[in-house]
Amino acid sequence: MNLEEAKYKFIQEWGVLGSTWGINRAMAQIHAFLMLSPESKTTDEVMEALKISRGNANMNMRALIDWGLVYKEYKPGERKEYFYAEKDLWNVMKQIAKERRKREIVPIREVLKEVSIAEIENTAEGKEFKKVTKDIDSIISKFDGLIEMASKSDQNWFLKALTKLVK
Amino acid sequence: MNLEEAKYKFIQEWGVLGSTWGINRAMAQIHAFLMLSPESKTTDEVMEALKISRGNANMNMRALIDWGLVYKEYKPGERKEYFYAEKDLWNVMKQIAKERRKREIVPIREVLKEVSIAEIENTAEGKEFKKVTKDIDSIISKFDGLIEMASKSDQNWFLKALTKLVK
DNA sequence: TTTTATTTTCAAAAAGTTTTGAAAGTTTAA
DNA sequence: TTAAACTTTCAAAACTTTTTGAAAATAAAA
Repeated sequence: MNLEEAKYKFIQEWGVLGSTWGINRAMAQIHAFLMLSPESKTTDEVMEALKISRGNANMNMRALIDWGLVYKEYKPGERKEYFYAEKDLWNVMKQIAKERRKREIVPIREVLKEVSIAEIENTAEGKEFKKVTKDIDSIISKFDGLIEMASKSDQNWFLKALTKLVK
Repeated sequence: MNLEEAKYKFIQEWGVLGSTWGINRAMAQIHAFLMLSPESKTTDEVMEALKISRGNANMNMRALIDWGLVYKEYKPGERKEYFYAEKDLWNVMKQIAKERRKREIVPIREVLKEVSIAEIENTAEGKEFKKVTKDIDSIISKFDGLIEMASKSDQNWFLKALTKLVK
């Protein structure tokens, strides 16, 4: 396998992975392509490399910027915009966790909070409802706290601790 | 808000959450409905409660059984099958993590392994490729280890260890 | 055996998501 | 100004996923 083939393989798989992570295929592939590139790239280069339309490239690049996974750069004397990726996977994961927390954890916690103050009858059904939702809230709040803390902690320290724990 | 409204709200939101977790809406709603119920339920009850077709209910219930999130039960003297959910959220999360590990982490790690033995030229491009993929592999393997460990460990132990780690 | 109850399958329809491409908008340079 | 270079938008097309519902398969009862 040479560099081109390896790049292709990685970009494809990152696309598949992304689509199970709330990041659509093109978006993930653009991110992979930019991560692998030592230089920032233009929209045209992205279109050419991934064989996607201008609209697609533009929309997904802006979504990536929104997610904090890609940055824009202007080169002096040039009119085109250049794009480069966040390459530190720790930061990538932190960004994704932050986004997903906002989109997933916050809403379910809101619903859990709302239903926790509902007037629930004291039947078997009502009791089960209270028990299950309370349990879920307790575990979700732990993970929520964990994510918040992890996103504040220093990468090396965290990864070292993780390594120790996992070994 | 009364029990019916609270149940409805929770089921809807669990459906939304599920669909960002590789579990489709109907599947997640069936799971929520069964979690909230103190008694096991038949296919007809699920169809009726969620207003979905028999085929949909059947397919998704079997998918839930595959994922280890729902179990079948036969009642003596009855011909119908009854279904009930795994209610311990820790077990639910472990099961989901296991499934997702198989579907997501294993394939990307395989690709990373393949490209790591590729013959990569010693250009700026080649060096960047090696660096980025190596970094990604290192962090993914740590999380992979974490998931493997979590799925073997007891809830309290794991959450305590993790909490300590992050604090 | 035949009938009835129940579950499973799967092709087609519906719904949802992503992509395209061309037109509109914006910015810079001449 | 006007023209050229570039970016953004968005309706329609392509593609993907989910859902339906009726027919086929299976299992139990009569």
